[in-house]
Amino acid sequence: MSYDKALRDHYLKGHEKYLRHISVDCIIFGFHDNELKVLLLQAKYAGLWGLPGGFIKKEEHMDEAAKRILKERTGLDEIYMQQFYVFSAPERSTRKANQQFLKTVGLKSNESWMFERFITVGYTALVDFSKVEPVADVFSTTCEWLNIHEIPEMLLDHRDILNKALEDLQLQLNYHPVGYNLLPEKFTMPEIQKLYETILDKKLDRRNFQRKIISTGILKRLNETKKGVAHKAPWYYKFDQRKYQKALKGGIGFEL
Amino acid sequence: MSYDKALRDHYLKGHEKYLRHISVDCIIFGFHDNELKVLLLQAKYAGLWGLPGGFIKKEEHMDEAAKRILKERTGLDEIYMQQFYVFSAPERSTRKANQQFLKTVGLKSNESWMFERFITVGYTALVDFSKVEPVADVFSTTCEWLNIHEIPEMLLDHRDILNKALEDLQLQLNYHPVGYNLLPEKFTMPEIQKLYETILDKKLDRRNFQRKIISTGILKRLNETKKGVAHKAPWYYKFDQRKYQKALKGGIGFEL
DNA sequence: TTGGCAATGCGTTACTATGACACAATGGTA
DNA sequence: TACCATTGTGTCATAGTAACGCATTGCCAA
Repeated sequence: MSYDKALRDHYLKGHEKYLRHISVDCIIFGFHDNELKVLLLQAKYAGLWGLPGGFIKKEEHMDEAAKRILKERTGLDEIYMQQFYVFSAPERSTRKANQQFLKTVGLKSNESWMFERFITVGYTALVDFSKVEPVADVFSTTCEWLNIHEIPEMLLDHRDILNKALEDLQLQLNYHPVGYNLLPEKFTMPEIQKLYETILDKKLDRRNFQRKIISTGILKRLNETKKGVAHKAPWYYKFDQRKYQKALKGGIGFEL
Repeated sequence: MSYDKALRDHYLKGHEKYLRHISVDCIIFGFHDNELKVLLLQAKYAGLWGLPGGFIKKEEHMDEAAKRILKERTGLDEIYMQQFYVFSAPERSTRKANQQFLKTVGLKSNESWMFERFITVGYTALVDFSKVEPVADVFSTTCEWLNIHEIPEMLLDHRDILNKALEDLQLQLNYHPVGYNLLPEKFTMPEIQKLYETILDKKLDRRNFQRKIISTGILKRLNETKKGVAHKAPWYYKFDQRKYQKALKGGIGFEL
């Protein structure tokens, strides 16, 4: 089946497979070069950037849909995701972004479920940057990591969704441990501190940070220091899986 | 139009007016006789209790739908509501509860959008018990306040939804002021304390509670004490609207 | 009329958490 | 080999919290 045929099929018959009016958008965060990144897609024709999203199959749990979408774009599996907000303004799914498709695929706007109104549920995921192999979807030319502070114009209300996700992530930081998926297996204290500073977008005191993160008990110090660095070599740490998972569920008081 | 005709119409043609597959359920909390109450409906035929819910009109914001539903059941307007979670298990909307309708209204299950799968968004509202005049909807026999600790068997997954709403409310308590809609205009310190104790389901120290709630600045002490009570008369307080609203947006640190 | 009493208002103390900062240890580099 | 940026550990003042004491109030019973 040719590319355009597949796309046309999706526009004309997708509603036989998916629920109408509901979509899922994923905000996939990663950490690299001391910067917080988001995985975005560049839309064909319009050229604007958008969040990786998709639809819910007729007999599929919404959480599963989110995980499926994550896997399709990143190859990753078994990642902790959570919904954070529903975006439901009736004017949010403007037809504008779809105009180019109309011409290309040769459809009228009243022929396809894709031009109906959509309410979307936002999901966040924190993933290991190095393990992701970005794959674009049929609506997009590329799938790339973008620096959270250098996001160009985005589709529809995706910018609002992203902002809300960031707020949510910053709040989460006080209650849930963060880092297991964002950091490599072994990491140093300055590295995890930089992660927290990047997410919260503010400087933290080195010594107070160490005291607090240690006191949560989710870290184990390895008997190994980082090699080949100038100045004093920092210890390597890794997460204590048992306590990390416990803290994920029970929560940790952790105000920064 | 007769009652059954209207109902039949809703089942057969409701999808022309509302979005398919999406519903909204409201968890409406009130406070009375030192007890936390929830407004529930008793379903016809099945007899089970359910949350006040409804659907989203094709060009309506979901928040507006929730407010409309609240108003229809309580008569109240301008109430602060917020979404807290989306319930999306494919098996959640069982057809079982609708079986009785089938017989009564004379429909086959494949004839109506109402028998399709629904994903529902939960909204919470805190309202003034004394100002509510419960009105049942077309699917229900009565609409009543039920004590949060004495809830009988509920429809579908409504029990799970209610539990999640309670958890959410308890968390909210630490960040947002609560009480403006739940308490009468004038109230005493023991009364607002009892409210907090009821929601959190635990005893709080009288003196520490007073110190903290005062320190938030959201209360104004009136120059008036409660009359006709045995023992020492407590002062009346009311909320400082300006600071209350500010705390609603900005949040207050308030761990109990 | 008056003293008891239960509830409220106000205060104290010990402890813990937090923010700000000092100083010693380390190990590559000039 | 001395330097020095960076890390590891510790200190201190302060704020916030939990636990509890005591005086005050005002109805009620004797």
